[in-house]
Amino acid sequence: MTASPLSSDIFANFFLISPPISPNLITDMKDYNFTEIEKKWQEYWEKHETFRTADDFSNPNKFYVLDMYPYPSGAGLHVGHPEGYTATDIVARYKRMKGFNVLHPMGWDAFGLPAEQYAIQTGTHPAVTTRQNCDTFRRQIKELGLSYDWEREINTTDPGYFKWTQWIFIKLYNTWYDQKTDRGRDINELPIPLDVLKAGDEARRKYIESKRLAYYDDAQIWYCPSCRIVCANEEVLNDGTHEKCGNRVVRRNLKQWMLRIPQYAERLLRDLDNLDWPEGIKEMQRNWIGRSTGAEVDFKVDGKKDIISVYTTRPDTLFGATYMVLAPENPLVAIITAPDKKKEVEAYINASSLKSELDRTDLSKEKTGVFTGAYAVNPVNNKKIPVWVADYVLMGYGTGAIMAVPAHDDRDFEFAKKFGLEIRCILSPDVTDREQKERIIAGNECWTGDGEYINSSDNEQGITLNGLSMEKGIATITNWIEQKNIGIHRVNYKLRDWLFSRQRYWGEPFPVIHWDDGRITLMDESELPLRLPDLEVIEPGENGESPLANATEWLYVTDKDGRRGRRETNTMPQWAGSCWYYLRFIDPKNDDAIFDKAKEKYWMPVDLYIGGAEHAVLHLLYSRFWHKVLFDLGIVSTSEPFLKLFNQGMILAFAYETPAGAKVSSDQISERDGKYFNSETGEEVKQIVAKMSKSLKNVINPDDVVKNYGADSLRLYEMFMGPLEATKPWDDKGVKGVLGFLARAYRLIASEENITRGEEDPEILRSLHQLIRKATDDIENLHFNTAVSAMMIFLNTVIKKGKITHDTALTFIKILSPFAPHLGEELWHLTGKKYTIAFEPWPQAEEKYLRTDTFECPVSVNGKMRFKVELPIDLPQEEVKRIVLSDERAKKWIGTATPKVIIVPNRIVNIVI
RNA sequence: GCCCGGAUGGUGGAAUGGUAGACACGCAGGACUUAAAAUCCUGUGACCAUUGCGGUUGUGCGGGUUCAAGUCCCGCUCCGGGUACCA
Repeated sequence: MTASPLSSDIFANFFLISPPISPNLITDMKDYNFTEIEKKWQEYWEKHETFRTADDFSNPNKFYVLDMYPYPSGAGLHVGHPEGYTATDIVARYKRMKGFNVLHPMGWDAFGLPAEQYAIQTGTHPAVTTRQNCDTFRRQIKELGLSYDWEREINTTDPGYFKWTQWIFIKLYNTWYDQKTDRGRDINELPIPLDVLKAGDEARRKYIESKRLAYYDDAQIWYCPSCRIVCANEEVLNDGTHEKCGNRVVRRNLKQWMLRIPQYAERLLRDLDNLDWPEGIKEMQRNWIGRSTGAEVDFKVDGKKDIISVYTTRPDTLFGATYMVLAPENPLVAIITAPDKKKEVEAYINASSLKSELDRTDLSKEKTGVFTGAYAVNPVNNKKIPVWVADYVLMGYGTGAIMAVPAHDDRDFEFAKKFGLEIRCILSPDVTDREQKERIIAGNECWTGDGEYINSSDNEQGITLNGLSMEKGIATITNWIEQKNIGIHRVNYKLRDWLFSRQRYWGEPFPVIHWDDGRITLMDESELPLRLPDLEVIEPGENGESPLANATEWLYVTDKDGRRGRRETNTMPQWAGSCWYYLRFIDPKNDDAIFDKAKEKYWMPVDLYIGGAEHAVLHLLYSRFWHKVLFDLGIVSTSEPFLKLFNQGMILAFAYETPAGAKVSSDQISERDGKYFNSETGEEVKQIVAKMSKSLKNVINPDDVVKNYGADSLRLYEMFMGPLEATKPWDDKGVKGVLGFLARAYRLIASEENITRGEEDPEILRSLHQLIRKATDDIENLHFNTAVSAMMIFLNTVIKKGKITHDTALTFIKILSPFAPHLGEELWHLTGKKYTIAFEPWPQAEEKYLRTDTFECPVSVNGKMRFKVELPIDLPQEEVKRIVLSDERAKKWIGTATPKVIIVPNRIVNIVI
């Protein structure tokens, strides 16, 4: 311990009045010297490998508790990170004390765009930046005293790691989804239909390609000219800008790797039911998968052979279909458009394609469209209905064509109104308002709810729905459609193929070679990993290709027959590494297998997974998809990766702005009488709560907090702020509060005169066992804020009494230690223990100490609490009534009335007058 | 628009349908100190009363269920997050 780093308020003042002291004297101080304590125990844990996880299969109680690993950005750790990390750390430490074999690892999601952009700007290789950032993150995380097993640290950019990411890609490529058995299977087991076999090798190859979970094809993609990369749909924001950089994206056609995640849609949806996840997150995933049931119905084009297939969830409204709409991209448009309409239609298609690039999501926009001149025939009544083109119909969903039922669909209604198309009501609405009902039946208002069918029968076709309700109508018409062979019942999903390649350097290279003859082959597993070439200068290739296109030596290959080939220049998206990292922690150094099967069987699934809600859909859905494929292939033993999921809330911070809206740095603020002033100008400023950001000048740096208050205070404060899932503002004053608590605990237990031997005071004993019970329940339920408050209550009780027995102190230290592990170890050590507290058995609450003979019984009159009486526990109700009614204070309220008395045993008495 | 959250003192928050405001911050008063800091003690929802007891009111708004509602039900308002024409 050196004197110089002491910088907390407490010690700054201490040194003002103290003569210079030698370092070894500080350990004798009665004050809580967190800087020294934390350093000491971090070194102890490191030296003794305290948190090294053994693959000890003899302990049947395992617990795998995982954090969402971070992307190590150049900015270093944010105070948001330690929130989730502390929560999992408390659980990990608690479970160890409960005798569980705990797996609690940490690693780095280190591929990513910022390092690449930095490289393009400065010439520093991403590997260098990444290494530095990881070092910073590791140092910062270690200073928080988190009990990770650092032997298991992984890094997605490590060839020893991404070798297996590439390996999984090969598995995906070689897997097809067997609808019959509802699982993914080896591509070699794919049955080839006879007609395909007859058509020759090329047809066979194409057929197989069409079944693989990973495929290479032309895809219309979003391209960000600024980042010079392809973006996934979900990375493009509503206003048509790129999520990462804020610049506009454009549409392009490019050969891309795609993954057929919709094949797993049903299982991804169904298996959500059994997961212990927040209901909101499950709902978001359900919505994202977007399952709907309906029917695909064929409409003939009048006077042509062509057929327009539509998908509808409301086949029951076929009688109300008065026109059809094709998506502008639908190839049928060119075929069916009448010659005299061609110009107009083409102009519309051009305009809408342009619009989609510029402003495709302007919601306030009016619906647009154009008539093709063609008519379709409604199969239920053979009526001719016009076919339009409009961009409110999307090519990517369903069949890219709809039957429009303006009377019962808001969008169709809006469109029909605008273009004067027929609106035919076929469902008499379930409404009591007579005027509204009339409006709907007349086609002047849209009705999407239930009701009774009208105008829905055709004798010639032998179909009637009249009088039925919606549910029966759908069933009836679907049967009829199938019998008539004009359509089929169909399930549809919003979930689409996953665009799985990026035009970047800093990502996993695909183990793929494109040969001159047009064939594609994948590298053999034995040749992995395919490393990234060591480019001197990283800059995008021509035509938006990845920088890898510049790596000539790496790029071109020749096989043993002299055939020339070119490696895939795309790399995998950042999701790739994070899709399976939880599996690698199980056996991170295995070079012969992705992991040892026995280890996987022992450790999986992840018992508790904590991270931010921003990954609610994508990361968690992609991971589940990969996991299910691996499960089908027999590589993992569980069908789901994450048993229990919990989302921590965001930590915000106060920020200050002047009346003009200018932001004032938080350290320039002084407070007077609940008002805030700029201490330099004296101007009054407004306090707001906002996300931490450089522009608001309200970023809290964890390093500063650790320096000023200690890691234990940081941990404890983040847990004490409020519920883990809540969004909450950071307040430095609150950190001071928990520091005060830790210092009081230290002063109490570190002073021998406070510690007694022998019998404990019964009140303290009861308080202690209340604490044990509360803390245990709260940790199990992740209610850390109330667990901390329970510890404070206990300590307040003890401090009032002034003394504590040695045994009570030991129990309290145990409970404190998962929350404030450095102080826990220190106090444990001060009570004479020679070993770490990390594996001491967790205390058990005992009923006998919790019981009391009497209790303060609140008595309310007409539901309003009026006074309390001391009553024996379990007193017969008649006795309770007698005592309560005879109380002077009760008489005052009752007067002469005869009251009714409700007694909730050992809880409350309510007198009703 | 739709979906999901949320609204409790000056502040962060606590509360199996059963004493609203635990715990903490802040603030006020006191002790210690030459003084301050730190520490310790006391008080602290609002309003009325205050010599003592005490009383009224109170969990975004309006209704309801109940002996009893922050908690359950119905109808709103506002705030936050997600999402974007999915037929």
